[in-house]
Amino acid sequence: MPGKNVTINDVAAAAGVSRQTVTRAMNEMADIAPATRKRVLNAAEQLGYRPSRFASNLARQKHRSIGIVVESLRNPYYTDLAADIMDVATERGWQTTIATTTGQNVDEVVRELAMHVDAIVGYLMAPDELLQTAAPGLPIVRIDADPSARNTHVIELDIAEGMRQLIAEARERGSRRFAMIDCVVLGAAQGSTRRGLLHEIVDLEHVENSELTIEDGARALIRLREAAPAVDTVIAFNDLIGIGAIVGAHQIGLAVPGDIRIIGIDGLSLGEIMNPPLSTLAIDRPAIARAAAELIAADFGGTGGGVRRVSIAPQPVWRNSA
Amino acid sequence: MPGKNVTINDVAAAAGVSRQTVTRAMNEMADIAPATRKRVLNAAEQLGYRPSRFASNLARQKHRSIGIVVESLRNPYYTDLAADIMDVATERGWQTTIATTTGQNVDEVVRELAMHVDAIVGYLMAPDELLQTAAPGLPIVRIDADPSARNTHVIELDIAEGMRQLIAEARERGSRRFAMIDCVVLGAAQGSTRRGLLHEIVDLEHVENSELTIEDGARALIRLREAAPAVDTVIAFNDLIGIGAIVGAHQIGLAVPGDIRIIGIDGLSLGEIMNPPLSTLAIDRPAIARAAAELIAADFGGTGGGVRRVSIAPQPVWRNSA
DNA sequence: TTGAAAGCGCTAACAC
DNA sequence: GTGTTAGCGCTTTCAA
Repeated sequence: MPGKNVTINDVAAAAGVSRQTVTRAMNEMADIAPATRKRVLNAAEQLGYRPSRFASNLARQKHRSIGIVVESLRNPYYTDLAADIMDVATERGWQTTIATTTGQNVDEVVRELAMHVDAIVGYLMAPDELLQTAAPGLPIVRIDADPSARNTHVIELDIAEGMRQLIAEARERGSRRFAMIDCVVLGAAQGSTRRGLLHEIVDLEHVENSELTIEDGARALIRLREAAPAVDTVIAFNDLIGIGAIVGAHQIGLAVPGDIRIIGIDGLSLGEIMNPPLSTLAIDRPAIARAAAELIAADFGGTGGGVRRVSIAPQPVWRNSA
Repeated sequence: MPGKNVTINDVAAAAGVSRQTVTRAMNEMADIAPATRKRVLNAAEQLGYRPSRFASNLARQKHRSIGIVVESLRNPYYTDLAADIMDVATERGWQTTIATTTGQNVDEVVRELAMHVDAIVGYLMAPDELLQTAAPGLPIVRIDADPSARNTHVIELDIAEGMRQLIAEARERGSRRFAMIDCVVLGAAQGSTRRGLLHEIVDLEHVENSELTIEDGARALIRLREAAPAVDTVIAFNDLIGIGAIVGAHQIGLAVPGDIRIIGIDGLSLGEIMNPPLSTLAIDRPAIARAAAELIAADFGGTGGGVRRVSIAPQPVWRNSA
């Protein structure tokens, strides 16, 4: 393993050829004699040569790479989403980089990511201008963000509309008295946006708070049951907490949905492995991924013409927990 | 190269300054008059200028970015692992790119990834030389791969040793008659490596096969129970299938661990949300991540000195399913 | 505080 | 087949 900084020139010199010939050998191009090729490759290996990706990309002038920003890869919603976005990106021949924001400033993550990608998509909870400064000129698609943004595309999730449907259908299925297990993720003093929306749609008899873990979801349901025993249907902030709620219900001997109905939000595939499987307001992640890809593709192609807004409405998925 | 092709020269011209001054403004460097700075920034915004990351990285001559290769982001084992690797990478100031291999040739994925990163770590099931060709000179760390590799680092998972412990402890806890739900992921005709190892350690009375899903794990357990009703302990190929097995056991009215004990392999946090929580042979992912980071750091620093091999032994984790 | 010159390492186009 | 010539777009001296 010889020293660092071996360049194409060193290889060319060692093999007694021109740089161009080295390029041809390394990139498996045509128009090169097998013998020359072999000699070059040998020299390259001898010297421990590694092409600079920056130089080569710079000269090549073509690359498409997008960055996905999520809070954490330990949250199945985000990994599901990342996987869906990767799928569409791969289809289009784009490389993807994933960055997580846990414990970091969103704008710093974006600034760093901007050095490596040609567009960014993800959950970016930061002021619009800040993002613009962190990644000047970079196409940015924000999911579930303030739709009034003027510098970034936004994919709105019309949770309100989905919730209206959810509650209506829940009523048809027999739900009468509702409560919520909320999760205050972003330090909103009063409660989450989802809680606010629910409040407008249905009379919540009780609201319990939970951390974003299965375990705490279970504890929250137990507290909730003590505080409001007459409630027959619990809406969880998301599926993770909903799954926790099912676990919690079982812990205190409640039948689901017999004694208590539980509904999540997100539509994680994870919910399907529960017993009973978790009913949920499912967010259409593949649709998000497709929309993001189209917005970015338009910017890549120069067809963009300013920021756009797309709205995607979640759909109730009735499994067996409600 | 998204959008147009506004370069630093265009901005310099528009602002009536030199390129270097543009650099100073864009990179928030010192030695620039506030007024000049503002003028440059304005021009840049007007033109929609975005610095080329390749040119800047090329000129800057410093960058640290690693690629993580896993089969899929829909498999919680891989996302857990990716998250652990990202954590150590972020600590060291390395950018990370994730690539998945589902439906693609590993060597092509590596070749593409090599254009974007300075080192690669992951599950790379491809011949050693092929990888070397795909990413000449790039530090590569392979997890759970053939330890005889001569061109890549290998982090061995000493599953055999872990399994010996697992079986010994299971016996102490009352297990007597063993079976396995295997998963043939890589087209091995006879069965998986894990199955082979188990065979050497314990007398398997039956082996059932499953796809890599919860649902099929459940079906497999039901088939297994019909074929070998006397078996008291089932080892699953991994936790995902183990979770499925618990679901399947419940479906046919079996108590776990009363009627049948179920043990997974991997140590996914996911196993904890089951009822009963899944006992498992846990793979120490943070240890893998740390080892990988050290191997790569050594190569980055030139302290490498040839490929190395590290061995990490899984540990039984007894929860409640066995 | 600013600018001019000199690369960074590679590849495309065109000669030979 | 192979080499030569020109950049790719940016940053880093170092001089002004």
